[in-house]
Amino acid sequence: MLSERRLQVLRAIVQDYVGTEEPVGSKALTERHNLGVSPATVRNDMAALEDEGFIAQPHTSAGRIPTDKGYRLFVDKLAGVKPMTAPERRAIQNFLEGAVDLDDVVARTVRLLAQLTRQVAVVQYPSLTRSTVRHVELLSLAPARVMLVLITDTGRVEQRVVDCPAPFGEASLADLRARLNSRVANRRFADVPGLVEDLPEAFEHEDRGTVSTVLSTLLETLVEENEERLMIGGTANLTRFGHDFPLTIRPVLEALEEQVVLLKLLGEAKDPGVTVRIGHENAHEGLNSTSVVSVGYGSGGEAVAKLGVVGPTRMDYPGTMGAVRAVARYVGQILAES
Amino acid sequence: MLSERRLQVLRAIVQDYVGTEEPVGSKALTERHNLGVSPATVRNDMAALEDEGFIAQPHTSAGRIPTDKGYRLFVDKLAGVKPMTAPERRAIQNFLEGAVDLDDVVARTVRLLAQLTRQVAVVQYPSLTRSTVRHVELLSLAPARVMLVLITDTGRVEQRVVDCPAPFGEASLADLRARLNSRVANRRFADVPGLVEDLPEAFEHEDRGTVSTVLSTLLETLVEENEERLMIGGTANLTRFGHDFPLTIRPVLEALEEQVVLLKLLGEAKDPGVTVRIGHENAHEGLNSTSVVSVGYGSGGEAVAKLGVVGPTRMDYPGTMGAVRAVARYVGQILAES
DNA sequence: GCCTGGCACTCTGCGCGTGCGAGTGCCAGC
DNA sequence: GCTGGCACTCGCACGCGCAGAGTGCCAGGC
Repeated sequence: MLSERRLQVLRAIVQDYVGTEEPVGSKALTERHNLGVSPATVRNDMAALEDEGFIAQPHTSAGRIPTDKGYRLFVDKLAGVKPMTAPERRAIQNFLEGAVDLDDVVARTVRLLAQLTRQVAVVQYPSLTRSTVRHVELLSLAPARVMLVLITDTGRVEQRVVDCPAPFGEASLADLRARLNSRVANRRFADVPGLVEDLPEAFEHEDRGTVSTVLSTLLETLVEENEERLMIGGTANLTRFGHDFPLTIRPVLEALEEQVVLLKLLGEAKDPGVTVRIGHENAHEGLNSTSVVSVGYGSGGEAVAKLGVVGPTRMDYPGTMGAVRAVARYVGQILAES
Repeated sequence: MLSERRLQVLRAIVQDYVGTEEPVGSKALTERHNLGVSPATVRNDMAALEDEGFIAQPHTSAGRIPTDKGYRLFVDKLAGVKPMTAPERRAIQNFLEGAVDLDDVVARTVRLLAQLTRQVAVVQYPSLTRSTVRHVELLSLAPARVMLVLITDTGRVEQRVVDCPAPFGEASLADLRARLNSRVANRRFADVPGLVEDLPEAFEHEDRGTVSTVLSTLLETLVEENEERLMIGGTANLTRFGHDFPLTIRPVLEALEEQVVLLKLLGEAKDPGVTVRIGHENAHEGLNSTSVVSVGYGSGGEAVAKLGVVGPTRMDYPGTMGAVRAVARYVGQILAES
């Protein structure tokens, strides 16, 4: 077990390194943090910390930098979440309140997160399967063509065009619309399949094929993987990454383009609170030198989606975690209101 | 006026520089293009081209690179648009055909463009004002709360929640819905304001306030600047930019985050065909070392939005223009079908 | 008059050696 | 167990020289 002072030394190293972006030496440490001991003592502690794998030297006779393991310890034990100040909270609220629709909420959230944390922000659209149905609309485009529009309680809208096997009259359409809505309105999307199963039976034989087709399109829309949309922003912040650019930034940009990767990344975080994945803890190779700070958000008590930021492992964890948590909270509020 | 051979020399310089990314010298030129003259002659031509401002030397005793003016001449006079090959065209079509909704079409288009051109792709959502109305839907959320959903012929959906000044019955709502649709369905969005002006008069006095509120929200939705959404992709391709990274890439990423800037960029192109803006021709400073190749696309003969790519001024113009044009054509087809 | 080969000149990039400074590890003493 | 001192190790910035690429110009030839 590490002594209290050694933990303090680790904390100091992390803080200084995050601040200066340069390996930190024993002398600088004692000067900037009054640890009450001499550089020589700190050197011994550092040697111990290095043995344990919490810090490393980029090369002999350079200062130390934290390893992923070191950051992990720092996040878990040595640092809290830095709450936002009152003015910051007000600014967040003001900024989000001007949003006119869901796209706008998400877009503003991304910008806000990117600005607050000065990192790359990722916001997932509220998930369909975890939302509830507000309304299902059916529009006749042509005799055998129907547009299906789904509206969720979070304001998300999905639409699909359905080609019907047979012409479908306005009356039948109105009937289906009414029945469908009476069954699924205000129910969770996840429950919809069970609720509509027997619907075709209520219709004339000639319409059953069409009803089934519409329903199966509806169900497809719900389960489809690409239901999970997301928006990213603040990629310009990647340029503050390091001095050894192309090599570092490239794989990150590539990973960010792969929505699937990002969704998995956010999805993995099961913790109800803020989750931090550091460096190699991220499954995707391109993100091995980044950390991901994410959290769920939702209109009620329950999370309907996630949001977070991607930044260098050398980031201000307490501040970032605070910002991410605060933004998630306010986005939840905004969604609940609309 | 420049002699025919000098133009050929310029063309050769552009082609070689685009290929190698290195300043091209007189000797290399004569070796790779059979101009039928000696390096010394080419040197004279180069000196002339430099006097005219078409090419420049990064430093004394280096090869020449084209200037913006040189690229401009190349694009206007010396190069055509390289058409896609048949397999490429098939690939584009196949890739786009799998799309399920408008978001998906746009997302696929961005990916496709980025892959084909190996540059940053930008696709604008079909504009509202230039589209036609397919349907307007009104949903009652609460006695004095209505959700307004707009669906365009291009598949785009917009929704707004309207707080009404007074409770609004289901019957009135249905009435408004019917009147609204009979007036505006299949009309161009731009014409909507004139078509609904006198609608409130058809209603009972107590409902007029609500009707006006709903209508004004509808009109707001149409004119709002943020109606102009867009999607970008392929930012990872920026890493192929140059060797002097951070300085080049940073402002570009920043510019790309500013949707307003991008929209203006695409908007400026008035030409019905493919438009190319080279280097300093772009108003935005951050994009002074990039070129933008854009073109309008639409479901009918008319352009409803633009798409294009952003890349280094040193790009393969004929190929890029061909790809952009081809993609626009197929996206138009897909939109027309759905 | 235009093209050509030759020649001197200029400049960048690269490899190399050097000195400096930061930082370490270890040890003897308190 | 902490401290001051000391020798040691590297990385980095700097200066130098050299090779190579490319130019401009000139005198001669078609």
